Amino acid sequence: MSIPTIVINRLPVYLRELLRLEAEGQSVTSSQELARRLGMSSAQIRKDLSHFGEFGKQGTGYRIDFLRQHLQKILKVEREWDVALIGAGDLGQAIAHNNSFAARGFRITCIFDSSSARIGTTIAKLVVQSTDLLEVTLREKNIRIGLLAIPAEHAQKVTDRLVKAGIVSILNYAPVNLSVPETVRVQYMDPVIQLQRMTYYHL
Amino acid sequence: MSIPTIVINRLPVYLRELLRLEAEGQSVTSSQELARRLGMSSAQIRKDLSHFGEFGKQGTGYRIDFLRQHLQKILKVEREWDVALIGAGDLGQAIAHNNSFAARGFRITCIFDSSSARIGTTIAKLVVQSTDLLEVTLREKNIRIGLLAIPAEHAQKVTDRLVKAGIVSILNYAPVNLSVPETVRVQYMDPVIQLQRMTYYHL
DNA sequence: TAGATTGTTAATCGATTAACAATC
DNA sequence: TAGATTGTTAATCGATTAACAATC
Repeated sequence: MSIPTIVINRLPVYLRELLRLEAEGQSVTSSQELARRLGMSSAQIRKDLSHFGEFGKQGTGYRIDFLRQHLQKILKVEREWDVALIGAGDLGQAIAHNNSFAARGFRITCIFDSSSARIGTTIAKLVVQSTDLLEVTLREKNIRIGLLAIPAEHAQKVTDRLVKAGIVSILNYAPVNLSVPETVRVQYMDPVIQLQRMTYYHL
Repeated sequence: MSIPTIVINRLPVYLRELLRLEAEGQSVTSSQELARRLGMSSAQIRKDLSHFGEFGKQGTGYRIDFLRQHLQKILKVEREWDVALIGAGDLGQAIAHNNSFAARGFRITCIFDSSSARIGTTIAKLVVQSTDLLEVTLREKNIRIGLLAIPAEHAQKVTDRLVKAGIVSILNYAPVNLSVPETVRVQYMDPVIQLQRMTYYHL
């Protein structure tokens, strides 16, 4: 009935590759070409897309702009999203300065930190706010997405506050598993975990 | 015969949680406790571990230090790894300053950049080298792991050079899919992809 | 002993793939 | 028309789960 998560997880990868093909000036592609470029099977791409409708033409493949637009609608990224950044340390600052977020539709519109040394400073044109203002500001701005860039020790209790403040998607840069209600999604960004997934295969 | 990748991918998450439990002063745990903390089923944890041996005791569970050590051996992270960082821009600098790598066994030992403005500067006690020296330095230091933090446009051609220079694991921060031989592993760090995996579920 | 938890089996569930009719 | 590629089906393959004997 509902679309498997594993399928949803691949859609952004398809979307990114379509944008790349467009940037390269191509206007049509095929499941075969996409599969080759992404290192997967063409059957899987066609199967994944078939969950959402018919986007291609027999014999010719897919119009890139058409498929891209549909994927953006499906993923709800045809719009812009306001996101909150929690943590203004080294990592938080790097995130705030990374213009890839805004370039791809995720606008960092507020930054929070608990250290008085950082509150009131300006990072990427935003004044760092006290975490005391978390709930008020998130509700006021109706923000649903949080980027969590604080030490692991504080991650769970800040997460609980984010959830209470109406956040439903958390991108967690802290190297710790978070407990959230079923209505809330968490994705993890831990580079060391990723490295450890590869060293297993070293001789 | 060989262990499924999906199992290998979960082991670092188990390891991270075991380290956390140790830090909290606990010395014994169970598949149930781990499962609850990680939001998964206890059967899956036991099944995953059973690929590698018998680490627990009926009735009491797992000694944390014992299981942690075994997971570290299995993942080959009981040792330290030297890694190369390619890219000394904002992102590269943030990576270089992130002490979580060294704290968890991945030592960044050289940094490369192609911009003459950055070559020769010092970041996190390392002098930025010209990418011209990539092959020579990696061979000399026998480095197998690369962190790729350069613009998407250059990622594939630098990847090809890394592979030729003997790199077998790449953590790719550039928002682009990489083509590599089967002997080489790539993991991706693209925060926007992660965000797009969550917006689908928003109302 | 009684209670708890492992490691493992078999069943269930879900994902991937190969193949092909439809059709551009 | 001939060639190419889709969307879909059915078969295969793989992963997860429930259940429980073994045993600490």
